[in-house]
Parts: sequence; structure tokens; C-alpha cells
Amino acid sequence: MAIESFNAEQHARENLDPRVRRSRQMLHEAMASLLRKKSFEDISIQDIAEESTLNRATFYSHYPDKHTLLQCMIGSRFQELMARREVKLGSCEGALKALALATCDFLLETSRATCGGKAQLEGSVQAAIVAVLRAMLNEGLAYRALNGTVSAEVVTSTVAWAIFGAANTWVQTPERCSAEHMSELIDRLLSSILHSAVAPASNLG
Amino acid sequence: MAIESFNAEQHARENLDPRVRRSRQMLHEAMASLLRKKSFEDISIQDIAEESTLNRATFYSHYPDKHTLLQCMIGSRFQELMARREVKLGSCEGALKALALATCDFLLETSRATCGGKAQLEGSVQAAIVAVLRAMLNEGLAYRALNGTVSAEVVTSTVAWAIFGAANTWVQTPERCSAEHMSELIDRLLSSILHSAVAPASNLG
DNA sequence: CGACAGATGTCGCTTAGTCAACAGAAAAGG
DNA sequence: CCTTTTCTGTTGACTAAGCGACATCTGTCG
Repeated sequence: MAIESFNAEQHARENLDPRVRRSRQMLHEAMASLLRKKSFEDISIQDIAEESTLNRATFYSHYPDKHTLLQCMIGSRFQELMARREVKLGSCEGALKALALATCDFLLETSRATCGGKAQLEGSVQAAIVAVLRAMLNEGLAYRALNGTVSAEVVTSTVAWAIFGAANTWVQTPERCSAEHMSELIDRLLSSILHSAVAPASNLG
Repeated sequence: MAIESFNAEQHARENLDPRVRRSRQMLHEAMASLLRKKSFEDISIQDIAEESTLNRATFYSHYPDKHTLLQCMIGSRFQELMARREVKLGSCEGALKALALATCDFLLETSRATCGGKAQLEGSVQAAIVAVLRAMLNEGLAYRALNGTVSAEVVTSTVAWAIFGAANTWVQTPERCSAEHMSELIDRLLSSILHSAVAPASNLG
């Protein structure tokens, strides 16, 4: 239920009843707001209903539980950040670095906006972030000629998790370097992996 | 239709369907937002519908026209300002001045948040503001012994319009004094009128 | 002048959200 | 331990909002 509902939420983002868009938006905001006050496991469905001013039954008509809500919230906010920065892999050079930078910024901001400070992210949340990264990487590769040595899915999955892993340990490092510097580092580490998937003629920054 | 619907909106503010509250809130915000971009007469119902992300039919189920919406918006925002400042005529001393100050601040802020800058207020809008003033003055007098020389309604109406008149010309004065000073002035001008309605023993600041 | 694009109210049908009530699963606590 | 309370999912009846369509009523242009 988790990933499917998240994807459904994202893909049909346009032609979607304004009411459900609003309700989900309100549930997202309620969750974000509550996370500033208490830890995730202390948040009840009732809390979410009250904070969002929506009825409890309405919550259940959108999400089966609070984990799924959190996952969808993270995914959609991460995606919004990407959209705001207009991060697109179409424009080769520096795209990978931009992706890494966005991930670093997002994780840092998320951990700051959370009650526990740097509370370890839920497993499902990690998956949500990686899902966005994978989708973007896949889209980036879609327009390129591939050499069939490895499946594109494997490559993008590898790179996506690698970005997440790097960024995640980075935010949890007490004395960390700048996000800018970190993303530069990630770019250098991973660009070769990405190149290994595309045909020699094609070029990916 | 105008005043009645406004009052209905205010009085039943608590036990009111959340959906209705939300929709009206969104319509208010849409109107306020549009007023920053264009003048009132250039705003169409469709504009309001689009800006609020509500359906055009939904607008008509709340307000008969944009004039009524504007009026309700002004009234409710003015009332909110009062509530925020906890202006209450129960606490005698300085209450009238606080009322005047709130009115000055509100009119100034409203004219600033309007496209035309200092565009003359609609007649219905003036009535909305005065209605709030009158209601507060009436409530303030309700707990006091009155000498029957003049009806309380006449007094509060007089004072309310006087406050509005003073504040309104004040905001339209290019080189005006501070709102603080102006409200002090209004207080001195009008407090005697208010006193004329209450019994000698009672005291109203 | 008519043609035409756009705004206005209004209507019927569909769907989302509200609300009260329910039974069952945890916690709390004496 | 058993009671009491709180949270949880779920249901069904009711109401608000969405949507498309329609007949107007503008204003504008050739």
C-alpha cells in the first residue's frame, strides 16, 4: 500500500479533485507541524485529525496509517524541492551534483524540522526519498543510448541509494563539511557509475 | 442580504461545518490577494474562483456577489484584529482609545494592502467596519446602568460612526500624525458622548 | 449591425468530507 | 486482577463542493 499510494498521489497530481489535493496538503502540514512538537511514535491519528482540522474518517480515506502519511509527505516535499530548483537530468553537466545537493539540503532541513532533532529516519521514509531519486535518474537515462552491459534499473537504483547513503551519514556527522562540498564529493564518487550505463558517445554530467 | 449574511457568518462561527469555514477562509484570502494586484471592480467572480481554487458555483453558495464577499472579509478581519488585541470594553480605562487605535491601524493596513493604494472604501465596507464597532460598544454598555435620557443604540451608533469617520479621514491625510496620537485625540473627543449614556455612578474610560 | 468571446447565475448529478455511533484493541490505574 | 479510559478502524446517513452544461448578459471588434 505504501509505495503504490505514494505514486498514485504523485502521478495524478494534475487532474485530481481539488478537495483531495487540499486534504492531503492539510494532512501533510499537520504531520510536519506535529513533528516539530513531538516524536513520530507519540503522534496519534487523532492528533493528526485535530491539527489538520479534518475528520478522522477523512484521514483513513487517504492513508491507511501514519507511516504511509509520513512517507507520502516526505516524498512529495522532496519532489517539490526538486521542482523548485528545476533539477533535471536532461541538462547533463552538473545534474548529478545538483541532485546530491538537493538531497543533502533536504535531509538537513528535515532533521532540523523534527522534534528529536536528528532522530533516525524511518525505513519507509528512506524508501520514499530513494524512490524520487530513482525516478529522476531513470528519467534522465530515458533519453540516452544505453550499452546493454547492465540494466538501467540496476544502475539508477545503485546510484540513488548511494546518494542517499552518503547524504544521510553526512547529516548525522556532528562536524560536517558544507553541503556544497559534500555534493561535489558525491558527484565525483558516482558519476563514473552512471557513465558505465550509457553508450560511449552519450555524455552524462 | 449583505449584513445578514455577514452576521450569520460571525455568530455561528463555532458550530459551523469545517468545510464551510475553510471555503470562506479561502475566498477571503483570494479576495485579499487579488486586491493587491488589481482594483476591486476589475476583479471577476472567475478570478476569485481561480485564485481560491474553489469552483465558481461554490462561491455563489456562500455569497451572492463580490461586494458581499468583500464586506464579510473586512468585517471578519477587523473582528479578528480586535480579538487578537483582546480589545474589550469591560475593562473601562483606555478601552475607547484601544478601539480607536485598532480602527486606525486596520484602515491603514487595509489601504496599504490594496492595489489602488488609498482607493476610497466601498459604502458596504464602511458599514461592515461600523457594525463591528457598534457591536463592541453595545456589549460594553450592556453591563452598565444607563440613565434613560438617550437610547444606548443611538449613542453607540453615533460613537461608532464618529470613530470611523475620524479614522477614515486620518488615513487619507497625506501627512498624518501617528495612529497612537490620533486615537488619543479620538478618545478625548468622544468619551464624553459615551459617558452621557451611563448613569453617573458608572464609569467608562 | 451582427458575430463573437467572455462573464454571469443557475441547475442536476457525482463525489469527498463530516459526524455520530459502533465494537474491539491497547493503556492506565486502582 | 478487573474496571475505566483512550485510541482505533469502520460504517451509514447527511451535506458541501466539484463539475459540466445551459441560458443569459455583457462588451468589443470588424
